[in-house]
Amino acid sequence: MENYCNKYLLNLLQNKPVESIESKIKKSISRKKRGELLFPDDFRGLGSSEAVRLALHRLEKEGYVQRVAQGIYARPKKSKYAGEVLPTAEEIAMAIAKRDKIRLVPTGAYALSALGLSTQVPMKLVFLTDGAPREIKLGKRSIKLKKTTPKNLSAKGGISRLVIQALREIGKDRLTEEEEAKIMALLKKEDQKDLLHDIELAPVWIQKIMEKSLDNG
DNA sequence: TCTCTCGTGGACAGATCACT
DNA sequence: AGTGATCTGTCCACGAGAGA
Repeated sequence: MENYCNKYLLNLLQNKPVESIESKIKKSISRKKRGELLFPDDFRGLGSSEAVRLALHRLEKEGYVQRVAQGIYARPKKSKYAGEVLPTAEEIAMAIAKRDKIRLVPTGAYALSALGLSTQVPMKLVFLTDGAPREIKLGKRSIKLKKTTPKNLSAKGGISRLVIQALREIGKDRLTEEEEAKIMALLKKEDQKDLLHDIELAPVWIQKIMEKSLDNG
């Protein structure tokens, strides 16, 4: 309060209008794209953590932003057909990874759906991470982060990384011909250098499957 | 399991604004 | 000038999650 009063008096002396932290945050948010995720940390420089927190809380009450999870806010995108659209669970997971500087690799049923091997979109997105394991609830859906070894996260290729996790989920000797054909088609699109690098990280039975997609294989 | 940290919401206080 | 409404920020208690 003392700081606030001092600032207030200073502004009066300088004939400047007093700008609240809330309006500063609002301005800052208005400069961001709709659908972008907002973390209280993003506004740390604009005021005390308490003031930032309260400002976001009030902006949520006002309907200017929406809270998607603990400590995560977003300004919904506007869609002609669906009205206001909040970021997807995938986008939220990626934003959390960026904020916490951690790596995430989709795994389990979510890896299958990400590759198009399953049409079912799981309610629970499971990722392997080198950060702290935890579960983030987003309404009906949730994001589960499972701690893993650095080896499982060091795959370079976006597709091959998913393929390894999808094959783990399907299980040895349970891969159908149709699934294998789809995986081969996907791996053909992968960068050959990345693919070679990632094959070495996979279990032997997965290596054998992935090697079939190599040009000389 | 315990402790610490952080996010959340309510209560409250100081200041301005609007109205009489 | 007085008074109540409103705005803005702090304090505090509680709960959930993270780390030891």
